[in-house]
Amino acid sequence: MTNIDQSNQIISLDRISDICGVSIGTVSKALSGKPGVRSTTRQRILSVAERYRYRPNRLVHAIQRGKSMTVGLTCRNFGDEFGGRIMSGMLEVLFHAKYDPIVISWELSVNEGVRALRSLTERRVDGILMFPPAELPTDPYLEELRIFNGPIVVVDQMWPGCRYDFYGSQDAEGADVVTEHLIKLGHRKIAHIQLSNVSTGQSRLDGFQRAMIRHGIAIHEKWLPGIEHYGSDEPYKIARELLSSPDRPTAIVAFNDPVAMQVLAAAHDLGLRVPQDLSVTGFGDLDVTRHLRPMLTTVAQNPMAIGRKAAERLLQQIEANSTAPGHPVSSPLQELLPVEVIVRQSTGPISR
Amino acid sequence: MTNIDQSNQIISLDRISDICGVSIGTVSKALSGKPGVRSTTRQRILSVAERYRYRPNRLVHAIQRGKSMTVGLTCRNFGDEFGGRIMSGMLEVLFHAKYDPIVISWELSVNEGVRALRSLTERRVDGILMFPPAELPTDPYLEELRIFNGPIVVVDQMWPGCRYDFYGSQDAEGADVVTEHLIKLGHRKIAHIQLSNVSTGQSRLDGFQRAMIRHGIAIHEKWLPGIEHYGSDEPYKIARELLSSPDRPTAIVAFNDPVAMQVLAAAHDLGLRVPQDLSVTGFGDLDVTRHLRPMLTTVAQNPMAIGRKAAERLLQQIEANSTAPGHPVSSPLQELLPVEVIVRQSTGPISR
DNA sequence: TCATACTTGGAAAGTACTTTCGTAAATTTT
DNA sequence: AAAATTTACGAAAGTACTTTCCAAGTATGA
Repeated sequence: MTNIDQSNQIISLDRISDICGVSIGTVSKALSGKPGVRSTTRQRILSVAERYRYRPNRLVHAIQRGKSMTVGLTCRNFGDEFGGRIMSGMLEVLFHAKYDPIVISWELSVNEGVRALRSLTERRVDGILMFPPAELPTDPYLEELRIFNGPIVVVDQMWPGCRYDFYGSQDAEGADVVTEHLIKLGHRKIAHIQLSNVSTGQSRLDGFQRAMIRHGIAIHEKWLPGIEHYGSDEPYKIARELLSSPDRPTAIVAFNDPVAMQVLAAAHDLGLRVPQDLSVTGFGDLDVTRHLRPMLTTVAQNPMAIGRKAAERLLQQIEANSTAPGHPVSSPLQELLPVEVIVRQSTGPISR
Repeated sequence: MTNIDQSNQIISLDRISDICGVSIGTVSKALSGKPGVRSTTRQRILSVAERYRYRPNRLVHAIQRGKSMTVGLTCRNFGDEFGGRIMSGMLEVLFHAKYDPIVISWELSVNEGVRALRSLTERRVDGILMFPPAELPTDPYLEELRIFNGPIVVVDQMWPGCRYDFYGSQDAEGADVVTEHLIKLGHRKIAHIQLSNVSTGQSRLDGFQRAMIRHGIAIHEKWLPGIEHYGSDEPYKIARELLSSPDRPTAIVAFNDPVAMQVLAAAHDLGLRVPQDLSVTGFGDLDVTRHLRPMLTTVAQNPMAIGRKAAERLLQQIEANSTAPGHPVSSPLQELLPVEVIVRQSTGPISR
């Protein structure tokens, strides 16, 4: 046996053709099941390939076909349950379509982010699934995104002037309905802790205000505090300040479940009982809402479906792009998936 | 201008050489800053490359150098805060070393998992960072892992017979010390909710038992319930059953913070006050521990450092592998990062 | 036995580069 | 102005394949 080099390199067609005494072309045909190879020859090649653990080099396929079967995934942070579910949905669809994700993170400076994105272009990913950062994408970033000329699908968060396909949640409706839920319970002094500078924050604020205005309830500017840095304990401080005032709100609509959790902590620390003294709502319906006491009234989103739909759409676009190149100038699609208010223990009728 | 084809394909060296009227080789040298090109020619090529937004094809580099500058990342699930931090640490190191991660998920059947892993081999990733699943890897999986002959580094969770480099936490020590903390507070009736079938679960159980035995405290089998399916509400049910008994434990050492959170919920639902009636400890020191009321006494791990160290080690191995091929048969490294008990409000002296 | 048809395998081109080597052109020296 | 030296550029090979086309080789029918 001439197995000099079975050390640690993966064997190539070249080596197999040497070992079997046939040409590279024949080995290729044999392994890919193409006709034109005698069955005895094919068997011989197959068994050698098996013995030497041949694995085709997909980088070569990628170059030849002009299609890498990879997609870029720009993801905010990994520890986030909501974002994690979106990614799970994406990965499920990608996997079954035999695409692999190259992941880049937003936990980078602007320059680094641009480099990461450029890397996706240089690796010739067939498309990009974009989970935008809490901050707006910067100009150099958007420019690099334009240079990448494959399809792009954005999820969860938009930015002004974004011309890409988008999948998100009915944030405004969710905030509207959950606010209405509080109003129907008799609440009038309702605060909303919003997330500044992002589209979901703006939409939820809009929905909140819509419900308040519809019911003719005054909106106090001081009861619309905004979180500047997501991921800190700012929500706790904001809630504590809101609730420390003698004229405190009787209900708080929090931007999302993690924020609501910090509101619950602040209420607890101030000796306020939920829901007797204060009603609290979240957004997202994460697992945590069911493990908190009181269990959290919240707006259920469907992050898995967002991820799945976004990935499916991206694959469609890739398909369309490769069969008929040249931009398929259909105007960007925007789908907002329905949400549902889940009433649990953290909201109750107002008590005076 | 002969820009017939600037439609949507990224321009190639070939096209640039056409446009500039020089050979491909010259373009290559000009763009990569190699000598042997007149500065006027270089400028001309550079400006054309800039105008047409040239981006080198890294797939070609990968084939030529036999090094793809990618690593595989097998990750359990994305929504998990602990896992997310490990991944953040990994990504940080990989990014700065100009490696990109191809992520595959464990939320797959056995066959699918093997296919995902095979895909990594076929894409010629230079190494694999492995965050093992809650279940043990199956034989076909381990076999596919062997076929991939680059370096592999495992984090957090081991499996029997694993011969790869490993970075984890001092699970046994953490459980030991936090149990001792409870014992010093006067507790004798201490239960441990363990996670069955995984190495961290076993280590924490070992540590728990070590502390108990050292202090001559009897260990009741019924107070060592195991979670079979991580990610469900099984911990809640287990805690509720433990605490419903007339002869209930006065302290519970939970496998980790999410489990401890469910224990707190069960205690709350049974009218038990924490820490007056029951002390609870977690493991991990996730953000959630600070937002719970009472705040959770826990064992702080350092997942970012685990991720960083694992990635650094992997890159070392890749480097060593490419300079001196043939397995560097050093016996596998195992580093367990220190942990620290963080005492908060969920543990207190026993009250009778 | 010879012509025809079919089967089998090989050579070569193409993918997007890098790198080496050789040669022509430009520049400097005599 | 001719020779020597330096510089600039191109041709070609190599990377690991797929695919097409072509030339043998084999089997079949007259």
